[in-house]
Amino acid sequence: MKLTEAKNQFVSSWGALGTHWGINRTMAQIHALLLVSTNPLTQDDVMEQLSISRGNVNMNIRELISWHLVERVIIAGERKEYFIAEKDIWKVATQIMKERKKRELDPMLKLLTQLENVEGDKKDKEVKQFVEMMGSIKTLGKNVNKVLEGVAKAEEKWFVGTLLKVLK
Amino acid sequence: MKLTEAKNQFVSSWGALGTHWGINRTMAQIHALLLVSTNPLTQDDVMEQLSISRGNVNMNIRELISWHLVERVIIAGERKEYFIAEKDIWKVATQIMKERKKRELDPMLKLLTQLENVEGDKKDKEVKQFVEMMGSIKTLGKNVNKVLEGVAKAEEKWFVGTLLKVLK
DNA sequence: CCGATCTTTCAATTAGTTTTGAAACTTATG
DNA sequence: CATAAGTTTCAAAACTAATTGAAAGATCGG
Repeated sequence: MKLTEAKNQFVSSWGALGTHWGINRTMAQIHALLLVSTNPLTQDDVMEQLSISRGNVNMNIRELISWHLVERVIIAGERKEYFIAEKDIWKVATQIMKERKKRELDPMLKLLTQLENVEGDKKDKEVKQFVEMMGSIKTLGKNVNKVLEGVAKAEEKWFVGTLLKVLK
Repeated sequence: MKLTEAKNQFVSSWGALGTHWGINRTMAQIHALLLVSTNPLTQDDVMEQLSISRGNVNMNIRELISWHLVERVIIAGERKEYFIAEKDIWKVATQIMKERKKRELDPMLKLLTQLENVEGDKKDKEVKQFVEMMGSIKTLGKNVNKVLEGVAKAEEKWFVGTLLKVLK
């Protein structure tokens, strides 16, 4: 496979994968494109290479920036804005973890806490089972939360060295 | 909040959450409904409680069964099939992990391995960077794989006890 | 402060996904 | 084996999400 073909393959597969992860296809594709680009790209470059509209590129790049996966760079003497992706994959991964934790896990825990406080006799079997279910989901969520926080703070070396050893 | 209301809230929020996770709303809702149901339910029960069509219930229950999150139970003397959800949340979580690993991570690693073998001079800067990027994503993916395998095999107690301690 | 260049917004459209419902199929029962 | 009870399938319809593109908004240099 030639380099150009391989890059295209990567971009489109990455996009397809993103779909399963609540990330829209185009956002994932733009990210992939920037990941494998040696140089910063402009919005026009992205438009052209992925054959998508200006508005679409703009919205998705902004989203990527809000995830801290992409940043704007100014090139001296150029009017246009350029964009680059964070190339350190460990940083990319921990960044995504942090965002998803904030957007999904935290709200879920909040909900479960509310639902645990359902009215009614705790001796009633129905009520008891419900409260227990909310509690056990919440406990799991909190533990996952701690793991994610731990990993997010950790260095890649520590992850590979210590954590993987503990996990056999 | 009353029990019935709390259950409804749980079912609908769980559905909304599912949406961000590549799981369709109805599948997540059915799962939630079965999770908080004291008794096994029939397809008709689910149809009624969630106001959705027979076909929809059938397809999504089948999908849940293929994820090993729900199982069919036969009740002696009854013609109809009943369904129950796995209530042990740790098992639910590890089961979901296993499925997603199989459906998403494994294919991704396969792709990266192919792309690493791109043609061209490894001294060429473009080629070199691409190969390195594929390699580092692959390494990360393999490590995540190991973590998931470790956690999937582990008991919940071990997870809470040992892993959380290591992570501080 | 003017015009040129570039970026952002958003209503309308298009594409993609989910849901329905009726028909086909399967299985239990008298 | 005929019929009733239950399950599955799938094409069409409904719904949801992504995309476009044109217009409005910024920003820069002179």
